[in-house]
Amino acid sequence: MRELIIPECGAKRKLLDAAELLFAEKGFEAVSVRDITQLAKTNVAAVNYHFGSRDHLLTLVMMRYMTPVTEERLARLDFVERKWHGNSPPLEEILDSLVRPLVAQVKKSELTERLFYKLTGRIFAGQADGLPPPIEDQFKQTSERFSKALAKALPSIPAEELAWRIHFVIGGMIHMLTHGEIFNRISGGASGSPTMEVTLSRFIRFAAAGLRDGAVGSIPPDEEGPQAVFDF
Amino acid sequence: MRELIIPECGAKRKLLDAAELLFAEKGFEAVSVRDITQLAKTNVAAVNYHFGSRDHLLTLVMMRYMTPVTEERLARLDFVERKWHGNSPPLEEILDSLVRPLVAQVKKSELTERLFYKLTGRIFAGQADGLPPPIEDQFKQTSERFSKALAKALPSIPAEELAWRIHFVIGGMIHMLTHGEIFNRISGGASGSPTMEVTLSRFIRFAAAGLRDGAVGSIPPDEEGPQAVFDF
DNA sequence: TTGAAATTAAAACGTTCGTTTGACATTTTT
DNA sequence: AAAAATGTCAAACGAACGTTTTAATTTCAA
Repeated sequence: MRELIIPECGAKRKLLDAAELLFAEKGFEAVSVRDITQLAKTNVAAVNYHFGSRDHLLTLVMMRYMTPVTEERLARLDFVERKWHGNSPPLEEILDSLVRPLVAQVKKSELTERLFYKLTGRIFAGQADGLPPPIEDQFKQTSERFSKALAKALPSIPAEELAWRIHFVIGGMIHMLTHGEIFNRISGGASGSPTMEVTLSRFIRFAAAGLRDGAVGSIPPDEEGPQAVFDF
Repeated sequence: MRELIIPECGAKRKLLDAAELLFAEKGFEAVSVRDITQLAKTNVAAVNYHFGSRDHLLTLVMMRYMTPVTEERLARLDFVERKWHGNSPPLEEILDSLVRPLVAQVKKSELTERLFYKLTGRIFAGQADGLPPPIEDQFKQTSERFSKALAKALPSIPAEELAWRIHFVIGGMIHMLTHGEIFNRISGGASGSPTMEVTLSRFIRFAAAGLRDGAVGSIPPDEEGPQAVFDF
């Protein structure tokens, strides 16, 4: 009755680590408990002994990633809103509060940057129903909170129109997470490692422009560069 | 040896129809051959007899949807580019060529609008690898063709930056298709049935603004409306 | 009508899945 | 040290999967 030093330090921890790595790499449904227990070098029965079921283990893996992200998202939004006390923060700061926690959280993880984002993307990509209730709750909480903030920042946009634009933004974010590796492989040649940091600022500018639906921009000179294949 | 009147009019057709309906409803991996043959009211062996394998049937279902879409996409882009003979067409017309074929194709289908888009979204959502080679070829073809057109329309944007923005746009499109039903259920109250038509124009405006990364827009009055839950 | 080809039907194949069992080992408590 | 709780292990369970087999049936040209 003293499991307070470290929450899980034995086989339980090994299983969680192995599971999250495999879930990120292959997807939630493509990983069997035998895959997990083999990587964790435990017995097949270990998953059901320690976690009750495969589903519960999957929920815990998701929670371990989503909970800190959700908390930091809400905290950051609180912060920027207090900073602008009463007035609505700039769109970019709201969006930054939404996506930066993903970057901030990756460093606490023992996973590769690539695997981390892939795992997060997989969580988001799962339709709202079919997700574990606690995860769904976090989505709902974040959704309501940020929707209100965005509506306040863009008061000229009708609610239904704004809802759709937010929908598109979320889609772009998920796609960035799940399929972003392809691009970082192509583009990230010369510069250092924090490729995701610049990708995020790219995304924030894109999303802000799309949400605002600004006027037509300028159309200057030409250039040639790398080619990538999209899943059009 | 006269199977030319209608390509597949017996059990083969019934199986394709049942398969596409179930794939749209539940996802590609959540549907078993027994589910399909049960809905088609045929024997379990019918799938392997007529199509060789479950995978091949899945490929055919995908092809039946993607091929016309791909062809119309390329044809429309050809058309608008010829219309502007030499000069680059407006961004909105390029994007329209990309997404409108989805709307145009839904009417030829016997599926519900909702199911059609869901199925299409599922095809897109599957990462490029892991898709049947013919589908992947179509994606690659469309990708290269539209990437060039967009690069020509936005010559001021560096290639790498543009690649990311296109990436975000595609993500928004996929999300619109796969999760769009939730919104049409909430918002589509008073007006008629062609809800997807207005959603597409919404998406085109959003995508164009995001791609251009225009200047900051205006910030007029307030309003209150429906609430939706995003998978943030 | 007859005989070859195409289709359907019932049953089973071999695998893999998540989960459970029961014996054994380890650790902790009394 | 004895007893009780906790964890590990090999083995097997029943269910579901895609696929194959084998025989019966239908189709249809000769």
